[in-house]
Amino acid sequence: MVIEVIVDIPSAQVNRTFDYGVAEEDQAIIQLGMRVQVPFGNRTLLAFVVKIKEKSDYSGKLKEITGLLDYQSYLSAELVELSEYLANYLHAFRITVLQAMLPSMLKVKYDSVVIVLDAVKLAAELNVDPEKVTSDELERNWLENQISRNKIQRLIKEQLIEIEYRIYDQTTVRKVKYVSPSYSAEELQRILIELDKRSHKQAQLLTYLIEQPLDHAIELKTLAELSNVSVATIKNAIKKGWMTLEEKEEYRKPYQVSHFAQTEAQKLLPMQEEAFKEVLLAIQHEKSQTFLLEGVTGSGKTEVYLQLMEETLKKGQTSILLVPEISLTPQMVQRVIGRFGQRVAVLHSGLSISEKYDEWRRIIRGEAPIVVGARSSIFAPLKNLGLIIIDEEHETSYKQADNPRYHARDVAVWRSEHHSCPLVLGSATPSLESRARAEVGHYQLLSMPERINQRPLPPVEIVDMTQTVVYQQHLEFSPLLETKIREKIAKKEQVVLLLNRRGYASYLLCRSCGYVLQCPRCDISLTYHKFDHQMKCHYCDYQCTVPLHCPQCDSQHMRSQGLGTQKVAETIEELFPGTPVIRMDNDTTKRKGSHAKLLKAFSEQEGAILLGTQMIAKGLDYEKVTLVGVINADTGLNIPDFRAAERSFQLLTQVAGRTGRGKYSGEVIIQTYNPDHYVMKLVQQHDYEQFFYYEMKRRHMGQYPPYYFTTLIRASSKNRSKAQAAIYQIKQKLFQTSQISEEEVLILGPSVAGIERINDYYQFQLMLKYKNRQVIQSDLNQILQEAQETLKEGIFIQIDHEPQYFI
DNA sequence: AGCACGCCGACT
DNA sequence: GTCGGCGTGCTC
Repeated sequence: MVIEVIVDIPSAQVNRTFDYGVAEEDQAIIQLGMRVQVPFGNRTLLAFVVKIKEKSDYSGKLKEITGLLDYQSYLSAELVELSEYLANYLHAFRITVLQAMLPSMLKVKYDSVVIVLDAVKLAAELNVDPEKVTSDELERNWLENQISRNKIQRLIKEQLIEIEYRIYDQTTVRKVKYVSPSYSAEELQRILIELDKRSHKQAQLLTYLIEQPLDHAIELKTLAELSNVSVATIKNAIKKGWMTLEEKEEYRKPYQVSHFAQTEAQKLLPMQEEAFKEVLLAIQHEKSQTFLLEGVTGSGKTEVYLQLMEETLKKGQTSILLVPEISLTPQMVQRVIGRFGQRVAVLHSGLSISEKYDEWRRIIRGEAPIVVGARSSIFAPLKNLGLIIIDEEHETSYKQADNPRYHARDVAVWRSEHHSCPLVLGSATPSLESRARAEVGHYQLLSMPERINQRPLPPVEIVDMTQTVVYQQHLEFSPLLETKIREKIAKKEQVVLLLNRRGYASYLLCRSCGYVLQCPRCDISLTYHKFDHQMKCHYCDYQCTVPLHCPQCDSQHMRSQGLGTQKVAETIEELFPGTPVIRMDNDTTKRKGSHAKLLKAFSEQEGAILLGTQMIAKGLDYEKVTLVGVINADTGLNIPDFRAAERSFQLLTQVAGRTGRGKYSGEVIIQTYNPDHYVMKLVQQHDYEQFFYYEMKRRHMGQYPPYYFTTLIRASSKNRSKAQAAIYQIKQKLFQTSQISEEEVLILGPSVAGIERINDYYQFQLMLKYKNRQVIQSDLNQILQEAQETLKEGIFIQIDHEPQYFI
């Protein structure tokens, strides 16, 4: 048996398979996707099995794998196949894709130690006390500090030492100790009688066991509590043979299923029923069809999802529900677990790496046929997939910003084809890309234009801030918003306030000379974080304390500029003293579980204000919220990105949907400096469809997506001119080597990236716009290949299909 | 990514 | 002569 593996090195030169032999005794265990240990050069590496075959074409001498890391593969054959497709499609290394598919606990650590073969000779060679080298292993670093690399090589040749490369598996399994009595009650009674009179703790334990006979194993800790003896006493009893110990493997469960109230399927309204039936048909006929479920906020999309998943389960199939990270709130998780109980595995960034690993294992073992999670859950190793749902499909977080730069939607399409199952994309404000595909019939459009229980969408009031600022002391609040908040609080109702920080952050400005504090490694200003009183760069990990003097003019008049939630919270405190304010932003939700805690605090307080950034716009469903205020609606509108309007529209629509969901009616106030902007007008009218058509016209004129596909090619280097030369070279090659014409592919650039320097790397880029994806794919592969060969070190090339941000 | 190998200038 | 620098090419 020969296997093909991908080794654990993310580099172009080894981004291909290598063949290895397998020892007789391992052959029965080997599976696709398994992690194995292979000798590679003179090192030992982790590798993934991607093919099993009879014999190799390799002309050299095959090596054998030296170990197995798993007894069962964590990746299905399907995912191994998918990794090949994705690596090729994304121009990413295959190993990077494979790693992205797995929970991070399956990553291994490497180290190397020096094995001392002849301590006496080695000590003489190093001129040290033989004591110092007598231990069998030496730290390699220590030895390298003592002598040169050449000398180490000689010592290896002379067989005084050898270097051993090791890999460490990080996976751990939680074991829980269970005990049961080894004897019957009568026998225990006899032991008790013969017991030394001084052992009263032992006697106490025995008495307990006699009085409360156990018919099954019980957790050791529980027994200790019940019998009121220490764990040590029980361990002693085990040693004496009175009791038997067994260790049972247990999952680290992030959610206690019993804490969730069971929910029943609700009767669907005709509008929901219609959408449900369409998808159900595809489930029954095992059709790999994509649906776009366009339903206004509060139209009951989640209930449709749940019932479709129920149908999939009934058919003996599995399903995935993807939600954006920030809307993976307890509220959402609660609804799914409440319906399906332990059959649900939940995956998101709030879990510890071991919890994630355990959830993953439950999926692999077929114990959890339903997976709910953020982006990477699209790789859940479910067999027999019957349905994939992507909620809030327009969310940019479905696109991974770093390698591998995959979009969960693309992966979902691939898997839905592989399994012949439907894919449902749901949103109140679909991305233009998806909505356009529905327009041409590529996706099937299902629409739910009304809210359940006949609630109207809340009235939206646009406040022209250019008119109000003049006589207002607190710039953040217009008189109307202030009055309305006061009114709601008096009625013990709740208020949600959105501080739109998209493309907006507070920076440090010198009031004397106008200097703005910059990151020394990137061409961007540092952001002020009041939470830990630090200046931070959002592009590299640079941070520093707030300077007292201006670095340029030495003036002491440094001031933070910009609107933060902290600052607004202070204003609220002044305007509405005594009102509980819950702040939700990156700073206050950093700690694990704090998101849930803050929401709980908000829901439990009457007349409270929830103040937050984007993250409050999604998924919140509290009926007492009767007012939504947007403090600064247009900060995201003016950034130089063709999607700026789309994102603003989506955000404002989403947040407006947080009110008027229950028996109380709600209202929305949007403060803006651009009251006549079409985004504001259409948000006010809750008219996504009109927004879609209007925005499509603009995209058509500007030759932007969805009329064109886009690909960003970026060259970066610490050496500015090298990066610049590289990008010119790539553009030239694009024209020379390919059969693409200038009409087919529009090339913008080369240009300096929006932020020229990030982490000391200068960035230059090309933007490609084209209509036919096939044409560009092979060309890009070739160009990347050649670029890697000719450009050599110090230059990095990135290719990003459909980038979400253009900075 | 490492690491060997090989070529070259520099020095006990 | 040998040491250590770096460019080149390979890893089943």
